[in-house]
Amino acid sequence: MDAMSEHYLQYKPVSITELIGKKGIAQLNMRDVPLEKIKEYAAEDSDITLQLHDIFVPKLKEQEAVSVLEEIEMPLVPVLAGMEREGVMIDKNFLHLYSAELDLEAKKSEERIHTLAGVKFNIASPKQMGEVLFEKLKLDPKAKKTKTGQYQTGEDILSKLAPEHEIIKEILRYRQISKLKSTYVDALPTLIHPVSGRVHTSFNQAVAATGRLSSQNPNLQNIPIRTEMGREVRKAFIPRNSEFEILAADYSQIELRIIAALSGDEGMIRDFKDGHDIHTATASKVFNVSLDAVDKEMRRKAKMVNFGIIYGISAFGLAQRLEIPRKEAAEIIEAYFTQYPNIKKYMNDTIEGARTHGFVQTVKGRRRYIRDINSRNQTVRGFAERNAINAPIQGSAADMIKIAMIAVHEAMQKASLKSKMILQVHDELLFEVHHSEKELLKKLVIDKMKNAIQLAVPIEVEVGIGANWLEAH
DNA sequence: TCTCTGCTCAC
DNA sequence: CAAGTGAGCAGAGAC
Repeated sequence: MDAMSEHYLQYKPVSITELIGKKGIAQLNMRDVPLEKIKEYAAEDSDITLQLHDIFVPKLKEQEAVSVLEEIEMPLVPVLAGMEREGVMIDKNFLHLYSAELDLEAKKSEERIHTLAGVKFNIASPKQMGEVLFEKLKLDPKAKKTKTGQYQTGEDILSKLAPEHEIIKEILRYRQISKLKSTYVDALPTLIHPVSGRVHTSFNQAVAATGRLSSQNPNLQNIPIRTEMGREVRKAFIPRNSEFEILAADYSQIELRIIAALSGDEGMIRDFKDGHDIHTATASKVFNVSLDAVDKEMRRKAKMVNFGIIYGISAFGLAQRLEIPRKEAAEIIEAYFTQYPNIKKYMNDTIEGARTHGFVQTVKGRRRYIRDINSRNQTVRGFAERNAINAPIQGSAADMIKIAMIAVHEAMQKASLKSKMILQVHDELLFEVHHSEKELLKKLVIDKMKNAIQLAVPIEVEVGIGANWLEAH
């Protein structure tokens, strides 16, 4: 950052109350506050230090918990502050052109929907949408309602009705277009800082219950990638000038690797050590066929089960997502646990631990307190149990990337690189890389990400470089 | 103007 | 009852 731009972001004067606040440090927009101020306040006032501890770890006594604050969260503050201040360059012209394109598509789509429905209505209103689909067109006599008495018209519901009427596909397409336009294509350019010319997000360090970061105003952790139309938005994330490119580094299957390591399941650890595609390896085991004999459908099902395991699975939930009978889903889950017995044991042990201690923890001792784990209400207890299973996995992944970020930042400073770390998206780090530093930074990032935490499974990191965020993948 | 709801985007 | 963690948008209704 040059001498003039050093001052471009206004420092907002903050009182101690404002700084810490009732909601904790999460409300702090770090790009507006010099780090020295935060440190000053914390050092001066033991009460503040205590509050900081309270924010990050509910109980101070335990050794491991304190280290999460001292060894991860506090060192991470200047790293995040730097990323927020740096911001990211957005191609405004590109988004304006794309907006006009989407606008045209939306208008055409709107007209088709009104014609197909035989009535004009507000497509963006779920209430009106439900009435048109289920009362006028009578697409589903057994249509489900929400707790407020409206018809459900979510994507999963509508997808199943697609064969019933041509209008469904068009509605989903319309929804996609308007989501892209309102949330990303039109919103991002308005958030460009007038002086820096870049978009500055805020990373919340103490919002997510698992230890993940969150990003707001704008949220740069949910930029579309899944669909072709959405993916276009990523082309607007560009380097500052022609001397730089975008470098993206992703952990591969980090949460599954972590559950393999935490559970000590030898079969799954072996799958990762052998370097096979994990979902194919799982399909091979669950459906009892050779790796070569795994077809697309088998892999798709295995992938769903692997995700389900991380989230705390039920036969009902899997059946619904795979659109298969519940019995078949139950059989797949049973086969899974037979093949990976220690995963099952790990899940039971984790829930048992939560019942005994009232919390679960990550590899670095980050805790999540599970209040409802002994509830007599089955639904409430079920949620608590899924939280208990998921938190150590998601949280350990958060520990790992946070530690990597601190190490990468330190190494980049030591080497006085021109390149900058600009975003974190849970299992991915994004950089603006100078042409002269491409190979150096690539090696550095892979090294620090792979070696952040030693586990019993190999950790893989994929790196790409390109002219924008999309091309960097 | 504020708050809640439903929906949809990401990992 | 029924898959974890977030954020933002438009509609709808309360104030």
